[in-house]
Amino acid sequence: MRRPDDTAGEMLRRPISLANEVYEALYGQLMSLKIEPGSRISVDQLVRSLGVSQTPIREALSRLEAQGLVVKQHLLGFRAADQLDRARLNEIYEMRMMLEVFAAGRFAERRSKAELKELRSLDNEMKGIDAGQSRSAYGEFAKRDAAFHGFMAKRCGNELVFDTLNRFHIHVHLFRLHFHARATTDANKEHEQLMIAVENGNAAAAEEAMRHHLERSKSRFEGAFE
Amino acid sequence: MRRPDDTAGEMLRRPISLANEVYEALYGQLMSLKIEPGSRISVDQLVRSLGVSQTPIREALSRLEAQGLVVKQHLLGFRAADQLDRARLNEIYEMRMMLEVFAAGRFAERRSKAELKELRSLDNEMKGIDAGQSRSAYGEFAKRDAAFHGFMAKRCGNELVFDTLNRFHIHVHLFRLHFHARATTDANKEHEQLMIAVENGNAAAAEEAMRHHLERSKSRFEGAFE
DNA sequence: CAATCAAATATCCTATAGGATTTGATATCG
DNA sequence: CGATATCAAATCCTATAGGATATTTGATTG
Repeated sequence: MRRPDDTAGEMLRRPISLANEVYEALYGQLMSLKIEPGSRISVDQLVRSLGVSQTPIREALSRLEAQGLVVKQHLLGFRAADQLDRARLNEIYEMRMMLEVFAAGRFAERRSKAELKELRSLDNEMKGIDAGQSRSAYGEFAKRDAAFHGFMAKRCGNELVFDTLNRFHIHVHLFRLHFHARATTDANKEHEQLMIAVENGNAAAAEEAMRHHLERSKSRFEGAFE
Repeated sequence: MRRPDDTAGEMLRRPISLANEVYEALYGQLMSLKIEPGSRISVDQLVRSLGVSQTPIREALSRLEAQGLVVKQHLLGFRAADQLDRARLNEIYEMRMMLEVFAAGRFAERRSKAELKELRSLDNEMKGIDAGQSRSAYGEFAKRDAAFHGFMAKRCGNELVFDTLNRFHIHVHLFRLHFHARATTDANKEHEQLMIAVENGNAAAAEEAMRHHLERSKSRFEGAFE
C-alpha cells in the first residue's frame, strides 16, 4: 500500500474521487491523533460532519482498515486502531531489523551519486533541528527521519520491502507522537555512521550501521513503557 | 443480555454479512483461476450474477484490493491482479528468505511436543501424496505445503511476520497453479531436513534448512520463465 | 477500405431510503 | 438500591436510483 499523496506525476488528472478525499481527511486526523486510538468512528456522524454520503465514507474506511489504521467489526462499525503495546512494538522492530538492514545493504550497492546527494541533504536538515525542542520541531524531525529511511527502502530494488515497511512506519509514527518523543542527537550520530557506509558503497557496514541504529532506536522507545 | 443459544462460548454468530459472502465467493474464483489474472471485473455484472446490490460487492472488492488480489483504477473499475512476473517473484523470494528463515529459527526454539507431532503428521501426509503426478494431486500437496509453512510462521512469536507472509503466499499459490508446478519429491526431502532441525530444537540448523529449501524452491519455479 | 467522429450502451461513483441490529435511557421488579 | 426488562434513538448494512464517465457500436468521410 502506498502513501496517500503519491499521485504526483499524472499529467492528466481525472475528476477527483470523493472516497479519496475522505480517505485523506481521515488519514490526516488519525495521523495527528485528532481521532483518538481505540475510539469509535461512526459512519453516520461522518456523513453529517463531512457532508458526503455513506458510500464514499465506507470505502475510505475500508482502505484505512487495510492499512491497519482502523478496525471494523460486523454490525458494530469502525474503531480507530489501538495504540501499540509493548509486544506489538517489539514485533515491528523485529521486522524492521530484517527489512531495513536488507534495504540498507542493497541500497549501498546500488546508490547513484545523485541519490547520495539527496540523502545527505535530508540528513543535514535533520541535524539542523535541535534536540529536545518543542513538539512541533519534533514533527519536522520525524518527517525527515521517515523520508530518510523511506528513501533507502524505496531504492533497495525490492518494492515489496518498501511497501511492507511503509505499513509499519505509520504505526511507529503514531506511537512516537503519543509519547511526546523528541529528536535526539544520538539518532543523528547513528545516521551519520550509516551515511558513511552508504557513501563508501560498503554494504556490510551499512547493514551493521542500520542494525545498530534500530537497536538503539528501539531501546529509546522502550523507555515509554517504564 | 445473552442469547438463548450461544452456549458455545466464542462462536457468537451474528447474522452473516453479505459483503463477506461475496468476498469468499470472489476469493474462491480468483484462487482457482476461474477469474483470469488481468481480466476486468465489473461490479454491475456481479450484481446480476450474484443477485446482490453494488454496496456489498464494492466492499468485498475493496478488501480483495487490500490483499493485492485485485487492483482498482478510478472510474475504470476493478481488474484481477496480473500474474507474477519474474522480477516480482524474485522480490517475494527475497522476502520469504528473510521472514521464513526467521520464523523457522524462532519456531525451533519455542515449539512444543504437541506442535511437533502435528507438524510431523502434515509432513507425512505430503510425502504420501508425492508420487501422484496428476494435477488434482498437486492441489492436495500444495494445500499441505502451505499449511506446513504457515504452521511455523504462525508460531514464530511474531504475528506481523505471519500476516506479511500470508499476503505473499496467495500470489505464490496462483503462480504455482498457473504453471502446473510439480517436483514434489525434492520439496519433501528438503522438508525432512527442516523437520529434523526443528525436532532437535536447533534454531541455526532450522534457519539453514529453510534457507536451502527456499533457494531450491525458487529455482524450481524459475523454470517456468524459460 | 481505413480512419474519424457521434450516438448509444455499459459501467462507475455518489446520494438516498429503509430494514435490521446495537446502544442508551427509562421503567419495573425483587 | 441493584438488576433486569422494555422502549426509543442511533447506527449499521443493503437496496435502489440517477448523474458522470468510459467503452462500444455504427455511421460518415477521405
